[in-house]
This record gives sequence, structure tokens and C-alpha cells, in this order.
Amino acid sequence: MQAILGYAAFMDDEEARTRLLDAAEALFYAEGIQAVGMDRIRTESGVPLKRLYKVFPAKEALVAAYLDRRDRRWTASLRGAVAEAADPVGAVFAWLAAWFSEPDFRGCAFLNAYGELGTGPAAVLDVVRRHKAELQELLAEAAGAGREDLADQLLILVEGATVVAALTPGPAPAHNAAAAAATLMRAAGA
Amino acid sequence: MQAILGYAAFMDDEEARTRLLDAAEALFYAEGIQAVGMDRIRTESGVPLKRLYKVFPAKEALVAAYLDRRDRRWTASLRGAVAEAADPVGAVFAWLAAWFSEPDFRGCAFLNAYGELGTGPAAVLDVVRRHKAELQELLAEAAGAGREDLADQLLILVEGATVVAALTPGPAPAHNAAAAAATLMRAAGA
DNA sequence: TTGCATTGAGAACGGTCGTTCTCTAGTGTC
DNA sequence: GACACTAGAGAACGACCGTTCTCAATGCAA
Repeated sequence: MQAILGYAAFMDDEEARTRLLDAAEALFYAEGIQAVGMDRIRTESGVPLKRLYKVFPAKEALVAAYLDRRDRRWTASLRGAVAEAADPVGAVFAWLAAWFSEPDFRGCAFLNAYGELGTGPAAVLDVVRRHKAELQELLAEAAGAGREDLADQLLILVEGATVVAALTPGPAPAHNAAAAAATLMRAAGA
Repeated sequence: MQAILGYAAFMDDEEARTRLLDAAEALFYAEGIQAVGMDRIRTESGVPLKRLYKVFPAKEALVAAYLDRRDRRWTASLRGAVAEAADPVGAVFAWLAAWFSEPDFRGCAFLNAYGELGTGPAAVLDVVRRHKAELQELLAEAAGAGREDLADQLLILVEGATVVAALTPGPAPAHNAAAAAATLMRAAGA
């Protein structure tokens, strides 16, 4: 914040961007993208409409930025939890259990966006695909080299647990998936 | 069709209902619920707007009826495939592989609806929960009595395979999930 | 034939949403 | 101090959507 710039001292474009993404993420994730209008985001963020459209020229850009930022944070958090673990695969499901237990958990934001905007803007679908590709790569590393089939199965377990948890909140699906993953790894000789 | 009733000879309420549900299912599943307006359904079905609102008093009723009919058909088809199989669990994933290979496959209609309308009309959420409960019950029967944990894991595999297939079409996720299921069943002593 | 109810076709209404415009007020520069 | 510039606040616009209404045409009953 550069106090010399007058108005911008109270809120420059960078802070406006952060506030807008914070509001967008909270509202879009909780209520869906189409259900939240730009006025809601304006009210919730405190950013004037004019600046909103200066930072994000259209709603589609805001949606793409929301998914992009969430993807980076989500993946970095999971990757951090896995990196420092002795049992990487177990760490994935422990991380999932904690995620599913968050009070405002509402499933995978990217799958929700896909279900809502599947045939819509290509930029959104791109972020969804990228998110899943990153998850797949992370699981391939956790499974160990030369275990592509196991990694594919782990991906199915992670996605399945997330979907089940979305409808029946709580960590139980993560625990069930963790047990399944342990069995599969044992069978794979890992 | 009772030809005596004049106009109704060409299309009575029952036929209108069928046509509307056919159009609604094709459009809602392919493009999303909010993305399809009532005028599209009117055009695609050939049912006049007045009769549309006579049969379904509001869009919400049409959406609920669409999900309800799809649930009945989907569950009956899967149940039929499982009932006549020597290996019920294997039959589930074989059925999934065929489903994933359909050219217009776009993931689970109920999860898509949930992601889109999660906080919306309660009637929709009810159908989604009912659909998943039926699937859970079917898998519990396939897993065999006294294997609740295995059934929970199978549910995760089915949901996970469906989600992965939605983003990367083709039967591969079903085959991967089938292999995982076989491993889990072997480990469970089934 | 003469009303009467019902239908189809589509215009119209009220509301919402994404986006732009207007107007006012404050800021920096000469 | 005059002036170009920018920002904020919110009204306004145009499009769309779910729903209702109008009106002429039709079938049926007496």
C-alpha cells in the first residue's frame, strides 16, 4: 500500500484483487458460480464495481482466477503435507480427512464448477483439467516410480472419497479410502 | 391416446410429460440445468408452453421429475445387470465401463445437479441423496452380508471412477476400479 | 347455430444479471 | 487557484429467464 497515491492508499489494485478473490472464493464455493451475482461480490468484498471491472474485465475472468488461485493453494498444501511424511500415500488420506472435516466443506470446487459450466467457457475447463493432472502427478510420485496402475487407483480413491464426503460430511470416507489404499499397496508389493 | 378427446388425440398430458422429460433429460444432462431455459425445452419437445406449465407447474418440478426418472432407469438397469451375474461386483464395473463409453457420457447427472444447485431447492437434493443411498444398498448386496466396510470402499471406487471418467472419457477408469475392487475383495476373503 | 370451455401460439410482464454510464468529489500539476 | 484526471457511488441499460396473459381458433353441448 503506497500512501502517497491518495485513494490508492486505501485500496490499490493488488489489494482489491485479493479482496475480490477472497469474496469470490467464499461465495462461489459455498453457493455455486451461477447463483452468485457480481453485486454480491461487490458488496461482500467492499470493492467498488468500477474497480472490480478494472481488475477483472468480466465475470469469466474472475471465475478463472478464483479456480486458479484455489488450485495453487490446494495443491501446495497437499504437496507440503505429503513431502514431509514418511508414508506419502497415508499422508494424502490424512490430509483429506482433515479437509472433509472443515465445517464449510462442500466437495471439490473444480468438479462443482465442471458440473455447472461443463460446456461453458473453455478457460474454466482448462483449470479443472490442470487441477486433476496435478493431483494425478502428485499421486504418481507418492505411489513410487513404476506403479502407474496403483497411482490410477489412488486417484479413483481420492476422487471417490471426496464425492462421497460431499454428500455425507465427515472424515469417514477418507478413512475408508485410506484402508483401501493400504490394501492395494500391500497387494502391489509396496 | 384417446382419439375421442380432440386435441388430446394428438398429445395428451401423459405423452406431453414423456416428451418434456425426454427433452429435459437430454438438455439438462448435456448442458446443465441453469444453462437450459424453459423455451429451449418447449422448442425441443414440441409441447406448448401452456401445457408444459399444466404438467409441471414450475421448472423445479421438471428438474425433480427429470432426476427422479433418470434415477429409476439408471438404478433398474444396473440392478438388472447385477442380478443375473455370477460375479455381482465384477458386473457393476462392467456395466460402468459400458456407461462410460457412451458418446454423450458426461459424468453423474446427480452429482452435476448437486454441484450446480447444492444450496437450492430441497427436492433436488432429496433425489440426489436417494440415488446415492440406492447405489450404496445395491453395492452392499453385491459385496455380501457382513461386509459393510468393503461395500463402503466399493462405493468410493464407483464414484471415483465415474468422476475420473467424466474428465477423461472412456472405459479405462472402470477397468482400473474393477481391478482395485478385485484386490479388495480378495483381501477381504470374499 | 349458438354459446362455452379448452387449446395453441406467442406476446408480455416482472425480476435478475452482467456490464456500462453518469455525476459528483477529491487529487496532483502548473 | 484553474484544470485535467481519476475514483467512488449507484443509477441505468440491454439481455435473458421463468411465468402469466391475450386472443383467435377449435371442439363440444344444447
